[in-house]
Amino acid sequence: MRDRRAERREATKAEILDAAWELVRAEGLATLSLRDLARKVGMQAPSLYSYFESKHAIYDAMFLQGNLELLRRYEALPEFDDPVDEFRSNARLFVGFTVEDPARAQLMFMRSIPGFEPSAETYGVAVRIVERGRERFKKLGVTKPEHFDLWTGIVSGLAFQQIANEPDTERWTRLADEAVDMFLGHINTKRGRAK
Amino acid sequence: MRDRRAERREATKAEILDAAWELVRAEGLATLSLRDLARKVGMQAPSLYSYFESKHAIYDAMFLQGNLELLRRYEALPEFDDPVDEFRSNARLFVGFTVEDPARAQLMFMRSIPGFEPSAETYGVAVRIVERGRERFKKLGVTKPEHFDLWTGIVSGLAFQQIANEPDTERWTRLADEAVDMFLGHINTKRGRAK
DNA sequence: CGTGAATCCCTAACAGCGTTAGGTTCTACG
DNA sequence: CGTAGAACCTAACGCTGTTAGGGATTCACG
Repeated sequence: MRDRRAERREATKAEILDAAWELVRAEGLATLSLRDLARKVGMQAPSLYSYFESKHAIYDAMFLQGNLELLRRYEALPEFDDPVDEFRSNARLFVGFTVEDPARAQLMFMRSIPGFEPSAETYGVAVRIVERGRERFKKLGVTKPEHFDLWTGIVSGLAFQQIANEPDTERWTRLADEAVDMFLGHINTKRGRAK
Repeated sequence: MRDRRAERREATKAEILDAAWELVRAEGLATLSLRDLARKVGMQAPSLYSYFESKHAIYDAMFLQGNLELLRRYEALPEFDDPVDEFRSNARLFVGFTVEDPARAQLMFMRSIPGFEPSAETYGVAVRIVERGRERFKKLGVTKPEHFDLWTGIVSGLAFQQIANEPDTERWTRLADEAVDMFLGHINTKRGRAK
């Protein structure tokens, strides 16, 4: 039989998280206050503690949601005949994910909440995302680990640069595509020389 | 005649900022509290307000110091015969600057203090640093503005990646050098094709 | 030298924060 | 219908940045 209580509880948790995302998107990540959040869902601040054990736990749940969403998108990427297309779509996916919600990116990729450390579960998903990328890279023939670091550095660098200034989609896609060309050009040259 | 009062005042301001840097390096950027800071210089918290009009003003002064230091280092770079060396030393300078004091980098390059906006003066120095880079780029034959953005994206991306993990100097210098090779290879290829 | 002004630093306090303690109201099941 | 427990409340604690206002020290000047 359905546990209606548990269902309602989960629904309320989801409602709190939705409200938190809204506030965070509107007012900024670190500006989020439990009293504001509680008011938005029609509660008093301490009542939130029956759903989350702390403010950090809320951030953690949001972090987890963000990671799951990002992983989902990576896994939803179509298969490409040309590896160049795969690199391109990967880069665009990440920069797009960052630009479309800078507060989320700040939570997930910059360590901008003072004492916050993600839980093991949340961290696990983040690791899975990176591992997935590493594996795809291997299958595409990029085997040196430094090249993966170079890649993540470039892509995240472009992403953060975009949210630092006012991001312009047409502009950053062009930049991202050029970065991909640059990167692939580089590793192909090295392969060429190695032969 | 010397204005002893003004001198003492400036000395105290400097002392406060030094203490702030120490606390920030030890405990983190956002963890800095005025009461802790005041205690470290032997005052009560409200007394700080006769030297800085707010906590943000302290961050701003630190931001300014950081920018002046970075500009100073850029200007202290020796002239190189080979442009490759100039790119290399530029990249190493920035990543090194970031890695040696992550809290400072967080203050200067990531927007991690909630309501903080740099003053016009502070912002001006930051702009001068970027402009200086742009000019050097032009003189070295890199004229397309997108290529400058690509460059700053790559370099800052690598820098932030390093402070996110535990930075290893030997490792990041290698990565930075390879990134420079990649970047120069890319723009040279494009120039070659264009001819 | 004495005096007025300016500077320096203090205590007390306010509103907001995350959080804890403890109590009340509602709800769903035996 | 009675009762266990979930859901939510109010009050309060210690922290934060910040303001108000007062006492002590220091300096320049008549």
